[in-house]
Amino acid sequence: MSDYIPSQIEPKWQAKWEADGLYNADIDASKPKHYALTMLPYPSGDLHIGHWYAFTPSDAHARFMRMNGYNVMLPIGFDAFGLPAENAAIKDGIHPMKRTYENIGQMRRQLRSMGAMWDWRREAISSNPEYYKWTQWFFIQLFKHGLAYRKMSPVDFCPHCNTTLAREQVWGDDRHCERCGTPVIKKNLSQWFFKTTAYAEELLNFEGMDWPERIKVLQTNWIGRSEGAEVKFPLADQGSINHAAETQSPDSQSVITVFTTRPDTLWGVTFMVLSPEHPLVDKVTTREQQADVEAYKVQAARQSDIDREAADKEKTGVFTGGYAINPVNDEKTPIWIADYVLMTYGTGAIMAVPAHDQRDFEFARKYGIEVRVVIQPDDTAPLDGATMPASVPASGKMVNSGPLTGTSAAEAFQVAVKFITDKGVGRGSINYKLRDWLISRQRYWGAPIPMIYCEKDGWNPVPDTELPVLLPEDVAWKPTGESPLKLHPTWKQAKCPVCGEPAERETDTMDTFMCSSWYHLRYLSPHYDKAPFDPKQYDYWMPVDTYTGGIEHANMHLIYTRFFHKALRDMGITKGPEPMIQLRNQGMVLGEDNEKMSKSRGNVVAPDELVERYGADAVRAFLMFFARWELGAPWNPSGIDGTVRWLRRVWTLFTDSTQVGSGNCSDDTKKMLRRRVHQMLKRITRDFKQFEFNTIVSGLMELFNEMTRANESGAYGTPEWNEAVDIYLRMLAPVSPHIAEELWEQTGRKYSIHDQPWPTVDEEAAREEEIIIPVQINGKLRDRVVLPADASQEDIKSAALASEIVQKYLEGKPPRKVIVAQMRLVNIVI
RNA sequence: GGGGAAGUGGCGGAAUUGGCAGACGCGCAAGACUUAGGAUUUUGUGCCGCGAGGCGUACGGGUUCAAGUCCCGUCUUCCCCACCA
Repeated sequence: MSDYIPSQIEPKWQAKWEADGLYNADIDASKPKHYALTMLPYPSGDLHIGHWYAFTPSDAHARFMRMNGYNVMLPIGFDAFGLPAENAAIKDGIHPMKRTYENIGQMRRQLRSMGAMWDWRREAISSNPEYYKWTQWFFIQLFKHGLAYRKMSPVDFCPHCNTTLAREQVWGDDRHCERCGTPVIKKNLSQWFFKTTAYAEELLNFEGMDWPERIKVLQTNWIGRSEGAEVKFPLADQGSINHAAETQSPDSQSVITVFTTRPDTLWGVTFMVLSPEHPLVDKVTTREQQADVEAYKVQAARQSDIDREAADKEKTGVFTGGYAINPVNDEKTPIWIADYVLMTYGTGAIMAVPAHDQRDFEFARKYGIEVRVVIQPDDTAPLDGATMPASVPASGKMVNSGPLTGTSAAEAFQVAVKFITDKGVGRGSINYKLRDWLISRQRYWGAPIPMIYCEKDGWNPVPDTELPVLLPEDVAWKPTGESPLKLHPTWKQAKCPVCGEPAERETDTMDTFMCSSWYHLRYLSPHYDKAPFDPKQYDYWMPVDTYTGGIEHANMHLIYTRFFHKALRDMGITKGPEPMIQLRNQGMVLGEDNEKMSKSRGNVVAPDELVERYGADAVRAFLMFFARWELGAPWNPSGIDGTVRWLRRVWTLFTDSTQVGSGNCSDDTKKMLRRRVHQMLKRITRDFKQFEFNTIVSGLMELFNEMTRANESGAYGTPEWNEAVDIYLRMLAPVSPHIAEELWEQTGRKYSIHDQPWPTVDEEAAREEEIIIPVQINGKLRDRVVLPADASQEDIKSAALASEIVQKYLEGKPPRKVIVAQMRLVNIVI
């Protein structure tokens, strides 16, 4: 017998598996396929314990599927473009490419040390030209199909990173940059967008998707569908009230279009509010108000700074001096601007109904604007706009509302929509919170946007034959607010694909979420050069059967990749409604201090040290054991000792026959051993299917304890013992693959355990012969009775009543009621 | 403000459908083996109580023979989003 020394067995088996191509995933029509995908890491340099927490159970589950007869593909790659590499370049002068590929080398080594069943031949790196060639190609496809467009738009801008951010990338109460934490400001730039909103409705449909309910709810709320109406408010000339003519034929320069979810309250409008960035602000602002409006616009653009210093969240705004005409009653309505109205939601303009909307109410009270009641609740005294202390939500009858007066609140919405439609001043409309996806980044380390601008022919895609548009390596890292590519002396010079005259390349690069929207397709054939993927591989492997990753991607990556798939499907490139059938999310491993792990907090746990000290098998098992996977937990460094002890004991029990008084063993012991083995097999099989990894490991520990007891009763060496070892090692194999392989060999079994089928439950062996029925009196446990497993409910009842303890409690009187709950429990009411 | 998740021993966590609360592990205590123990091993370990027994799943109610689990209300923590019209 030898000691269990992980550092000796783990590299040995990793090398052998690699040499044998044990985990190579190739098309095999004779087997059902299983595409297991884990969100690919960003090559930050060092593998984090969080990576292991994500990867290890995903690997174990993939291994479980493999043992269940599936042809499993588990690929790995790197989401290699991104800002950190560029920031490091600005800071340290190290080229992002050099840094990124060095980091990938380091992380590859770390990843290999965990013994996962990745097929490294399928590795894909998004910053490789052979990869981003196709990212660019997809951009062009989206452009050609009308899903990519350019617009000037107020965007969030990070003054530190000198780059725009998607709305989804702005974090926190202080609206700071996701990457660097700097509060963002707004800036107007002309940029590329994808029309994600074109798929908003379809993205709300999760039919046939085995995704956590939580994620579906998060995405549904993020997409944020709401039904309402668009209503046109023509501008009023200064000092003029009657604009009936304009109401009939408004043009976009003289009309404010609002989106409202409450068209029924149109008669209660007493003011309007534009977003400070709204294009009509300058037009409606009077000379007298100009200074105030300009000052407010500046303040709104720096909203984050102000928010930070503001003690309360009181609404602020400024009157523009301008008026619009309420089209339902031709009333002159003052136009304000306020930063609580967002240019990026709805139309960037609202009608305000202070009597029935709390935000509008607070604003009106603060600035002394009229509050006009148009809904009178059935059960209160008549409301008075001048004195009411708060807005009143709708329920009751319309009052003071022209032709709608008297309509019940329930019908008012439909009646109002019909009224404005008939009058030609608006229409019913559906609005989404979801915005189109801002793709442009004024950065170097990303895939160049493959577009060329010509004075004569406008924007045109780079011809497919000239892809990829390579990133130049000789650039300067000046954070000037411009893309480094723009400052390159020659790179941007191009020929117009239409007329051949000198033209200019797009110098922005793409959001890296673009790269990660289709990496699951590149894994299919990472070196294929005729298309983004080999159709033969696609037809066999897609869709992804199991996708694992963090919940933090619910509203970004997981929406983008669904959008991407659907857009490509409509172009005939992909097939089926969704890219990923089953999704499972893991929680987060926090630091010991219960805070998110980060270098700045100094609470990062380095997996390399753990592997060195305890071995990958123990670290893997512990990561599965120490928390419920989908919840995560703070790192608990002492708990790992228990896992190490367990593996060491398994090693000793399975390899050391000297400690055993083998030979004599009762039939009862053997029977009991088989029963426990098959019961546990049943439990662990169920837990694997349900991604409940912590109980898989605790189950293995429990069964080990049973086996230890059986060993003490002399079970070693019996056929039942050998079966137990056989099944035990197979169940251990997905969790701790190295020690399982080693013990498999040492117990004289044939390489490789990872080619073995998952064991089958022997239901007969698992069946209990006796059942122990708890007996409660008035709901309190008082006794237990033991009966044969095939006892009837009547048998259970009489056995319970016969119990001495029960008799004592009954004091000779009959029980009031006896409940026999299936074969589970008896409750006697006295 | 909106949405989501959660609250069980000293700690991480178990508990199939409403049916024995605390599996498994850590830690701790006592013993064994040791020159030694941050090794190994045995036993014990929810709380109160000498005991019979009582009390216990954030808090307060409710439904039920029976509630960690279901219902109503409250509090706390974490996450996501946010003047969303």
